[in-house]
Amino acid sequence: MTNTLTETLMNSGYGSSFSLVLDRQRGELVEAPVKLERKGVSTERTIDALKSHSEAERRRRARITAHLDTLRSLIPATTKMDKASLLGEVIRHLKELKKNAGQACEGLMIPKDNDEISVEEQGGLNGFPYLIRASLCCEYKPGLLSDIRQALDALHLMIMSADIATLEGRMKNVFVIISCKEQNFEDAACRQVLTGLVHQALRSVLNRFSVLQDILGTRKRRRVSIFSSSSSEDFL
Amino acid sequence: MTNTLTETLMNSGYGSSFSLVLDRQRGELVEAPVKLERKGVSTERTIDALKSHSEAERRRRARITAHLDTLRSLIPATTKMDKASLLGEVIRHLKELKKNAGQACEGLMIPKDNDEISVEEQGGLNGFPYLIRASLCCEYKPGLLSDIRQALDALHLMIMSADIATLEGRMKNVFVIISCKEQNFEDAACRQVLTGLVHQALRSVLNRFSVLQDILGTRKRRRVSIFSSSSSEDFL
DNA sequence: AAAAACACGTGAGCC
DNA sequence: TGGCTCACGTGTTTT
Repeated sequence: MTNTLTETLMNSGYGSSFSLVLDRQRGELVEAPVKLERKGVSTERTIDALKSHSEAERRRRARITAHLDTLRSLIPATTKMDKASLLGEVIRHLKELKKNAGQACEGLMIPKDNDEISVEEQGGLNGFPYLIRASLCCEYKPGLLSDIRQALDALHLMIMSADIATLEGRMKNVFVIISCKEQNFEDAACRQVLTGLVHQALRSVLNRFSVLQDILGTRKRRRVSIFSSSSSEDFL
Repeated sequence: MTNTLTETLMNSGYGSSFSLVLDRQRGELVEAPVKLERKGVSTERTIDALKSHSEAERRRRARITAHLDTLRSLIPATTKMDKASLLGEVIRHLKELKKNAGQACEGLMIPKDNDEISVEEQGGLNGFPYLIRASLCCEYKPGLLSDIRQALDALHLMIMSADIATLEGRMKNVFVIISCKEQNFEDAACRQVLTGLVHQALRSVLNRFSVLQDILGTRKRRRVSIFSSSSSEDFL
């Protein structure tokens, strides 16, 4: 594109000087109603308006293509790629990143200040008959996970995977749980009972830990935290 | 926009029927060189070409705007937003997500099959004098974290934060550790000694666990894993 | 009134 | 040659 401004202007709109217009429905050329009825407006005004209009439009296009170029630089292997295809790739990457961010944020967000237990069904994916997704946010408690595992054993459940994030003495865990026994999971009521049991089990483990922690706290004045551990109180 | 196709066609290109063109350099209207010198080509051919051309262009535009709409649906608060601004928001979100994905993947990747201990200095951020980043990948061992904390206590070190990911009986931990004592961390040799000590401490904790696990394993034939736990072997 | 945003048809250039 | 993508200027609509 080495056209000068003048060249571009001189070259544009030739086809329309036929005073003919394509009627798509009839498939033929028809006379265009020549709109010279601009009697009142002065020619200079028209020129200025036209000029500023096309210039504004040019600026708008420049803005858009600049952003498009930025996107090209952001997404790999999109140089020399079609404008539409580029946008398609942008969409693909955006969805991909959002998916990753979603599972990263959902499972591993910073633990909140308030305690939280949530248990919900997870649609039977990958041929697994029935999965439960349990989330737990509480004070940091070493050994909590093994206690939870034992509690779930009693329900004939297995922890398939666990994501654990800890920060400033608090922890957030997200488990994916599967049933060990053959059961009728088509029944919604049955499923609801199971999730209720899981919730109850997690709650009881948490309570047990809290009681234990209270005892230790009153007896030894020890605060369970990875920040200020027992022996490190001697220093700093 | 309630124009029919025909109306749109009839309305477009009126201005060009003046046979005048704006010469931007001279700032005035000049006669457009009427390009009727298409003597050889038949009118039908021209019509067909023009028709297919504009139709193709229309399809291309439709493709692009469709992608743009998809982007609008993907990114919040972009309805009724300018096309250029929309692309700007897309760029912003893309950068944001890429940044998050980067830091999420760095510390919390899926645990590998081979055991790994890595200890490295972490540039003194946030005004903290000296930080150590320790990464540990091994079999899943409940209670490992508290043992590590105790071992680090002996070195007068504190775990500031821990990211833990577990999958299929294996775990990967990433710790950020800080010194409790005032020390000369300007000296590179001193720092290297410290990281070495941390590495050694982690190794010893890991070995201790392995030995314990071996004893339990030979005596009770129990496999420590969140997949097949002791009591769940009775079912399934 | 006036500026911004959009869809349109068209000429140029590139396989 | 045809099929395509792109930038352009323009008419229309919206603000």
